[in-house]
Amino acid sequence: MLEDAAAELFLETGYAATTIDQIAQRAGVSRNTFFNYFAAKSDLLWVELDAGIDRLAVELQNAPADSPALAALHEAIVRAVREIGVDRVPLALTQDDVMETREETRSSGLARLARRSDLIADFLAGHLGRPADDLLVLSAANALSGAISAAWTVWARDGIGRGPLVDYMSAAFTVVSSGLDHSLS
Amino acid sequence: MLEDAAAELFLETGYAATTIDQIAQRAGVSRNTFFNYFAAKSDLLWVELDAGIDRLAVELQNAPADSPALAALHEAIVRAVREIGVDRVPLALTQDDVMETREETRSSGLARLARRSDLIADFLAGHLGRPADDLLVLSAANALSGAISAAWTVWARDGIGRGPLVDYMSAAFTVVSSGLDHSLS
DNA sequence: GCTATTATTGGACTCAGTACAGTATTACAA
DNA sequence: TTGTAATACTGTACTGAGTCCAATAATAGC
Repeated sequence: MLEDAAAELFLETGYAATTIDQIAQRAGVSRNTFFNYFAAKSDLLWVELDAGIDRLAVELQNAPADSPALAALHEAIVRAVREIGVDRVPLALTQDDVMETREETRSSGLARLARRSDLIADFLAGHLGRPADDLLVLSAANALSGAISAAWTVWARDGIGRGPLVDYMSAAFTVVSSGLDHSLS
Repeated sequence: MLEDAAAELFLETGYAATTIDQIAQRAGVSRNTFFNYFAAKSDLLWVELDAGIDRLAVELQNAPADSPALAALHEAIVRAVREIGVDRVPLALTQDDVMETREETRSSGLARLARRSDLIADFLAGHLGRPADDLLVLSAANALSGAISAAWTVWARDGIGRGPLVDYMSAAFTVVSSGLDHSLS
């Protein structure tokens, strides 16, 4: 399995020092097969996060159209991460001290934030009857997406004793969304 | 000048299709000289944004320690972008249709967001007497940083008729910060 | 003029990511 | 079983970003 091989190597020798050749070799496949499954080396760091965003996209599609936008969004987020257990921590967040390369891993993680912001912006725009590139909509979407990032980060850093991700997520979401209510209506 | 050469080439043939060799050649320097001034090709897209963040760092250092955290932060942001004119639009934001490559340029832009979030988180943590990796502090910092990003984005997209950046910035900041007041005190 | 520092350059290298053609494997039909 | 189509995998070759290091040019200070 490519992900397992990569995780081992990243922890052994660090992210930057691990080549795709090494990952493929340890997984017993060719280098090209690696690229059949992952478009970039950094994708390996964010498998769990990407899955969470995929899940969010689905939940947003199924969200009721009549309930208030922020409440529906909160609900969708909770559904999306509810079942993410303690073992599903993104590698890059727990092990970044071991595998060094702060900058590279971080910016690849931020790329995910863009996708999530887009999802939220579209959702809010649809529910509020505003254009998706409206300053208010975009500010709110980016802010909420940032709060979600914070939840992931703190959750991961809290180590073994941490509670379920969904609790962090709800807390972070509420902090930011409570004030948004007035501006968005 | 490297930046000018790059801007020309990006607009002529697109970002991805432009090589560092071409940029250096047009600027009349060697390829290695390029790397003396810019650590990465993508840095060329964000010169203005990076300058704004540098400016913000300075303003946060000089901010009064006694005034309320969010008010002081707002003030620092306003000071940091007050003099940014209509000609200082980041290339990546105005010309992304011309130079294609949405993903690559976007993720390099997001990398800046991380630096700005760190600045804001440190500032808030200091002013609130909380740890910098606190969920509340991090959520607020990420949210505010996201709002600032939204302001840059909409400002850039608004084209020729746009007003000063600082207006966008204040509006975006207020949307997000107004609700944060209660949570952070 | 001499010297120390800094700017620039050349050359060689690693490795991520892409392109494409060729081969194995599987699934499914007759 | 055989044939066939789709899919998974592999080999090879290439581009270009970014790094390293040693050498040379330019410049500032004396």
